[in-house]
Amino acid sequence: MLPVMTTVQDPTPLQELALPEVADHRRRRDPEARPQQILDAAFHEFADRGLAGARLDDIAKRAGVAKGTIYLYFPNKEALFREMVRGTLIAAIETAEQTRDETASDSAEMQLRQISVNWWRFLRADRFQVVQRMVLGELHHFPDLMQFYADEVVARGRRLIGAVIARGTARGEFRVIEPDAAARMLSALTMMHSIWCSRRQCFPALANASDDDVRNELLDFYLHALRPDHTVVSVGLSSVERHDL
Amino acid sequence: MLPVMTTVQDPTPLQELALPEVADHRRRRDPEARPQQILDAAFHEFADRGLAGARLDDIAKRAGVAKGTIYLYFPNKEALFREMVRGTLIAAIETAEQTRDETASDSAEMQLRQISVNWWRFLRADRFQVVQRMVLGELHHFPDLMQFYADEVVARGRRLIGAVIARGTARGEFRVIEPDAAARMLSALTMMHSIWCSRRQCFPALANASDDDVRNELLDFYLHALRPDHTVVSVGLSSVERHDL
DNA sequence: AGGTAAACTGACTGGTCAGTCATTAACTCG
DNA sequence: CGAGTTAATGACTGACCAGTCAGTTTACCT
Repeated sequence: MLPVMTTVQDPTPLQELALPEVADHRRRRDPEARPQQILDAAFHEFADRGLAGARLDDIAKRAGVAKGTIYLYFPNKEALFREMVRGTLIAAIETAEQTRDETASDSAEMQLRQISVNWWRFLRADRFQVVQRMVLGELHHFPDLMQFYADEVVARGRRLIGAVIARGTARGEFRVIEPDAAARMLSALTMMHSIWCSRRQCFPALANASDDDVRNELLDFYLHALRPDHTVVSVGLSSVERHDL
Repeated sequence: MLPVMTTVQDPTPLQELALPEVADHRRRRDPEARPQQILDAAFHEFADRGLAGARLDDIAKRAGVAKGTIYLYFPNKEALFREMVRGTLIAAIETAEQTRDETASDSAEMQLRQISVNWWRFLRADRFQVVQRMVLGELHHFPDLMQFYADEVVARGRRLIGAVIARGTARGEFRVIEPDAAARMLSALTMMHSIWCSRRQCFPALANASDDDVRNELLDFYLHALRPDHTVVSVGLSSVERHDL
């Protein structure tokens, strides 16, 4: 009765063929795998349309699944978003912690440089950029997710860096500085630059620099701020007026 | 015919009375003022709901105007958003430039401190925070607006700071450093911290610090990174291994 | 084979909301 | 005052889409 009764093997896989990851899961039973398939699809849709803009139909289509199936695994769109973010962040954390375990190195400066290589790689990955955009743009509607992000990503990363700073100070490599504040400064520099690097067209200064260039520039600047303050001891070369602190 | 024919003086100004700025413009002729009234209302609605979340009906209600009236002045919701952002940013730029003109001061450090007081105040104002959130979260859907933001806010601010840095280097106050890069570092530090300060609940370290505390902490750190590098000249006090650059 | 449960489907519903337009109010000027 | 013009209104339309559920398919058992 209906105009076109689309059967299972209908001959209209137009866009589907263009998209890389649309496997045909139809009627293939593998319920264990379903949530992750859906979350992966959701990641991409949320990535380029945001929470409000993403359509469940599109997520379903991308996952190779019917819309109803999504509701077998997630109570609603918001929960799907929540789990997608949480899942992505957890992957990110694990990357970061693996990084830490790999650096039982020598000097604090060296350790910082080593950590920042991996940390930067992580910040610059698509996966993180997408979450970052959502965190900044939409996550204030989800206070608990925001808190989760603050605790499990920001604070954890900061603790990691803070420990290295403290060690560097103790060894006399770095000046005396509150480790938490110092870690925050590094976060700020890298976070913001990772965002700007994703919008290179807009920022001529970054357009010609590679990711690695930017990271080095960042770290050189940062390490300068951490160097012990010799000015009091050293020869009075510069006659700069010293204002208050 | 209709159930409740809401006349002009109907007795249900429930929320209206609570809201501060809902004047009754109905039928009062002042077409010159209309666009700005609407943009102001739009600012508030976009602020707490984002582009997708804001409802034209609510904007109209807040502006004390009927929905149709909005369409007399703006072709659609997107254009309204566009103009709202552009208008807000222009106001921001004017604030920043007024700041620059006020500082014909002495040392570069002093000038930097002075500029950063006003710059920080501007970054921390609601008006900017809202735009910032949208820029980071939704503006990638509007490449031309993004470009406008990059050129007229980011680049302009950077040029301003860059000039001060260059002057400081010339005077021997600061070490030799690429002014543009140095300006970018300051932007990164302040931008990111301004965001974090708006989410204080999430960041224990900032929870107990006032805006001014944060600004000072930031600037002290930053100026440290700009100090001339005396280590080569000075007494070899610290036996830190010097790795590559 | 036949039966049953679990997995999955997609047409449908109901609510929401951007954008329209016929109508009305206010103002102007002859 | 009343004819004409401009400003403003808000009920309505049509599209869109989250979420539902009656029905279908598959897997797995006797």
